[in-house]
Amino acid sequence: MSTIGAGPGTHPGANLAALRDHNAALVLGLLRDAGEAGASRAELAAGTGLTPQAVSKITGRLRESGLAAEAGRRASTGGKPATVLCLVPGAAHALGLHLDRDTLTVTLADLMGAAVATRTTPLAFGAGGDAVLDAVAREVTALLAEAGAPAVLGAGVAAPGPLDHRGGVLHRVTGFPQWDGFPLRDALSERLALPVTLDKDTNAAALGLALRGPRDASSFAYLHLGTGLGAGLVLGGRVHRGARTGAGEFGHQVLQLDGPPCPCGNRGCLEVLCLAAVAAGDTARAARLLGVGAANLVRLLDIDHVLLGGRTVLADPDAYVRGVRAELADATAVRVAPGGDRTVVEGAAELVLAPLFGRGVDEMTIGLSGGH
Amino acid sequence: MSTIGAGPGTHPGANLAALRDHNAALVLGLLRDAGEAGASRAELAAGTGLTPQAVSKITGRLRESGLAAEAGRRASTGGKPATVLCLVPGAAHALGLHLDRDTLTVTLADLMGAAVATRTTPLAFGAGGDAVLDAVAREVTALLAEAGAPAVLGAGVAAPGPLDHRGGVLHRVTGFPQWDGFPLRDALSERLALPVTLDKDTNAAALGLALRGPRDASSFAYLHLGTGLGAGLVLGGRVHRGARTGAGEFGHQVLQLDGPPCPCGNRGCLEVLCLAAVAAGDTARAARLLGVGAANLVRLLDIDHVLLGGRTVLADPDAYVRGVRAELADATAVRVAPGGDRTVVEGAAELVLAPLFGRGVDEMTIGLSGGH
DNA sequence: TGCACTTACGCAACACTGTTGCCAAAGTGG
DNA sequence: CCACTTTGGCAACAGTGTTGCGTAAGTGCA
Repeated sequence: MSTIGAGPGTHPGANLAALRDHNAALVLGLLRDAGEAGASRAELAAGTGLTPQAVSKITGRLRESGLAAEAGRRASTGGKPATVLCLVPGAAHALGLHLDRDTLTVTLADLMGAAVATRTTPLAFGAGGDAVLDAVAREVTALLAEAGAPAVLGAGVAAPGPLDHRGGVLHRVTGFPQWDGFPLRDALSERLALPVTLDKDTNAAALGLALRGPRDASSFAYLHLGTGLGAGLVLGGRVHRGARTGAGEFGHQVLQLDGPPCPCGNRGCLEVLCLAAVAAGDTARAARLLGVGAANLVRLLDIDHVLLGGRTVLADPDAYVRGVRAELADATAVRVAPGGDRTVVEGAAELVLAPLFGRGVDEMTIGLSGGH
Repeated sequence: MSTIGAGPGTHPGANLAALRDHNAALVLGLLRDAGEAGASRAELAAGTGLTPQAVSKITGRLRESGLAAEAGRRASTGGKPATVLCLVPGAAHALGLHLDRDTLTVTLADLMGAAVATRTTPLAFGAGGDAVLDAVAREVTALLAEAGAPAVLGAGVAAPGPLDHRGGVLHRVTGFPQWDGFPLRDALSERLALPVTLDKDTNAAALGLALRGPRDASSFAYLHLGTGLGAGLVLGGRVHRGARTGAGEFGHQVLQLDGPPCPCGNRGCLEVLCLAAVAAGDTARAARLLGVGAANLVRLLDIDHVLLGGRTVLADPDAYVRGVRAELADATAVRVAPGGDRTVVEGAAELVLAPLFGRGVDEMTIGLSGGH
């Protein structure tokens, strides 16, 4: 995110259209967070700080566009009962793609982020661009056919890093050097005839997890232990990607000066130490190492909670949660990330959905001093 | 910043007043960045993305309030010469206070952030609240008298952490447990009869350094090596404080599993290792250790550049810059933070000034999709 | 049953934002 | 002297959220 002021090409000035869209996204976000329970106009007004009248106008526009609808009424609290407004989940859909080293997962999510349909198939990531694009197109076509060909806003793609999420280009994926420089976003966009957003798998997962929680300024880290070790960071409610989408290189922090060499060129990286412990079957040690690294990160960033994911963790979740928790202060919650092996692909769909709710977008900021 | 949505008590909804203030702050920020060279209305329009007419209205309000003024004209480029607009630096002032363990520094900064007057005096931080408040009030009075009693917007206070910048309360400052829980912000605010903002010394320094640079989304870390070792983080153009102002605990990352014990309770913290090297006079090792820790941080957060400061660094800046640079990839710039021993106190004044320019505030965000 | 009260919400008029269309001012260049 | 370019202001405009007030639809109590 973010270009507070002007990153190249952005315009930080705000006009009435930007203001309207911002407030609309805000209301949509509150409706999404409210889920099936919905929210009344009065509640939305309290949540946004806008006047009830403004909310009425905004929800009117949303209802007209089909994104929201009235859904019954609340019990009265002594006056006219509140009219419940709900997001219409089926009003729009988004595709999420998870390109892993050996698997392709494709999901179709509705506006609430709920998976409507999902397909998984083996993937030879090393087979090169055309083969992978073919496989993706085939799976997407099949998935949309299954789901009855709904309208789709776009596709979010989660891929192994490093990559450039702004340019939509892959870099030197470990083990697959042939992908270096491949313009995956544009190639997929042309192939699918849809807008495509590309991001690192860990960032996509973090975004998805951020959207499951309340729309607040919370900070957390998603730690992914699989074939490698990476992190997705959500700081102050936003995914932190860094200038070159390089943030989250969690595995290559040096934990042991002059320790064993790592392919990255350094010595004593968390990743080599941790993967060695995993390979040796010493889960307790791997968990402890993960915990020490997590503690470094938590202290540096003042993070609220830590979510664990990835194949290795999912193989023995309790051991990892216990081990990590032991290294952290009590104030920091440690949990397994909800969603299991779907965490990443569901986050990928959120790459498309989140901007509708004003989340995870490159944004500018507006002060509040002049309010009310 | 940030509360994308609503941190407790904030209102993310944007009304016309918020929009006006945002754009005014934006223009003011561009004028500040332009410095004495100033900027024409057309340049401001290009920088904000607003129409020239909107800029004319906004600058009209700013001129009316005395914050900006016309200052001559540019050479013509083939048409009517542009009228140069400048910030009026003397239109408002802010106090910056740096409470260190043994020194009190007070500065008066103008709107450009330039120090108009500065006083430094020894301070017995352990003498307790009343004594420190007395000393601060005395120095501030003397400073304002020196400067001719200008109008002051408020005071920004930089203090050793940990502390709570939202509540304005100190926590257990290392070596001075008696300060734990002291409501420094409110006490000072009453004593000085001014609005007061409190923040950690490293955060204040980072904010000041962020404002020296362009208003972009750059990320950097300010590493402060003095009696302790801490960091101020600027991520995507904004100071990252964390939920409890606890971010920046850079010194207590574990660099050496099962290394020497640290007062914090862990073993092998960067701080004990580094301070031991400093105490032993081994600057090269201290610098290398600092570099390893910095590299961990840079990789984790994808940071553009690293600025070094603090007494120990300033005693032998070249050695530290060299040592840190050796541990980092070439893409990361390493420099000594400008400002020398004034870095922190000048940043403290920015705690008051930055919000005028829409920087460093707890903000909400507004999307840009509807623009132009 | 009737009435006061509370709560939810919309209509209409309003204040104020940035935008558009147009024009004047003030230079350059032939 | 005239055509052209660039800057920037005035006036009318579209559209935002706000305010004032009226209406709908419940509860609670005599």
